[in-house]
Amino acid sequence: MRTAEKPEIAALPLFAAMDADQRERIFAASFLQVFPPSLNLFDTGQKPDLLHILVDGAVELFTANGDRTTTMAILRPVRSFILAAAYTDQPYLMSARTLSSSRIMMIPSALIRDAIDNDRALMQGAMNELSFGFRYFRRALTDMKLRQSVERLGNYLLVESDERGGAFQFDIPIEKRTLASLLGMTPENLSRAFGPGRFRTDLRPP
Amino acid sequence: MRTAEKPEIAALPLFAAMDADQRERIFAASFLQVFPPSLNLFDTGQKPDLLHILVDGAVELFTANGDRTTTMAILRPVRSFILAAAYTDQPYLMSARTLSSSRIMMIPSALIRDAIDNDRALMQGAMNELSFGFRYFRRALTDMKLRQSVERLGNYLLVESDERGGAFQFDIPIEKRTLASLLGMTPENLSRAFGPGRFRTDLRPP
DNA sequence: CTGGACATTTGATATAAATCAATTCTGCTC
DNA sequence: GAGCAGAATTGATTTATATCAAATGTCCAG
Repeated sequence: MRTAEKPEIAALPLFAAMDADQRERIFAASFLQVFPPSLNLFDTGQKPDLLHILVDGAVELFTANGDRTTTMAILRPVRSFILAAAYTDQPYLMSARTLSSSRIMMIPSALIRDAIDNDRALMQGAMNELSFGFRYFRRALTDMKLRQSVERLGNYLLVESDERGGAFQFDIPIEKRTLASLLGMTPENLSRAFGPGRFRTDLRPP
Repeated sequence: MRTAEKPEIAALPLFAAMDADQRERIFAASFLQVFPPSLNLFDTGQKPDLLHILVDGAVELFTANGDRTTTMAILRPVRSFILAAAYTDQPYLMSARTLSSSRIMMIPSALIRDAIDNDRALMQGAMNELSFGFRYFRRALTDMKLRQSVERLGNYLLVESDERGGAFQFDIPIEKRTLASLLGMTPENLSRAFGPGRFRTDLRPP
């Protein structure tokens, strides 16, 4: 990794509090690379050689089962991914691709395992990342089991709005077919869910 | 916790490798209690005062949304639960109840947070528990999104069979309505899924 | 063993969502 | 700006699953 980039990366939540020497050792063996949009980063079943950290851009995690494919999550900076696989050294259960041009840091798994086991601050960061992922999927599972598709869309819009400070209007940051897959529905069904009679449109900013 | 019980609990995967003094301190402040079947252990929204560890019996984790309820997981010994909530000190996102008479160890959250941060072996155990939970829900989400109900039942039966060494016959350890809820379907639909024409019945042990 | 509470099954029907097919829209290249 | 590829929409239909209702089965207390 280049020297110029190090301070920026060192400031990331995951690394901020950790021991400087330990961090330097990790950085020395890591890569920071820019990937073009729509590039596959890894596939299900592969051995987790590298822990990925999304620094800039957007990444989609997806899974296939037979001939069907579904979007599991859309990642925004700064987020690590496949930490569970990297830490337990089990094969990936998801594939990943870039949605837009993305800057991604990659740390050899063996190194991060070791560092987590030896650095308390990093370990706490890792626990928090894992907890976040756990809660995200738990929530998504409830969403899928307890709500029907229009409700899932409504919920998604509310969450996105919240993340923008309760905005009344915003651009949906992903393509509709990706959104449909994320919400566990077909593009046709999503299109109809956006249609008339589904949501109140008489709520306007003051 | 009673002295007689300590050696057994100390041998649990989560505690086995940890520092003996640290462990003694945790045990001194913890409870080991037997609960009757069908007892609610805690509810969604509560503050996670206690980390729970199922030592014996069976526990159901479930979530409600409005007037609907769904089973998130059935836990078997030995498994900790709500570690993510306890560690990050955020409210429970699931409720828990015993299915059968269950022995459960309860550790004050503040204590376990502290211990995890200070004991490497315990921390590794916690990371493994969290990783397990993460992967479990990720898998359940895929199952829900990519398979239809009969396939989910088939998958469940295969997994249960595997856990019994590939048994051709076994008792399903939970009530059918609980299984239906776990698989994200109605009891009626589950009943039909078991019906004729759904599974091959000409596969018999040699 | 009998009655009753509750779980499960079975049947009829309604609803949500997927699928198939065609059309319109959008952004882009030449 | 014409032409084109991919995205999104719209419409018609099918399929999976939920819902409602009733019948049957199972377990247990007395």
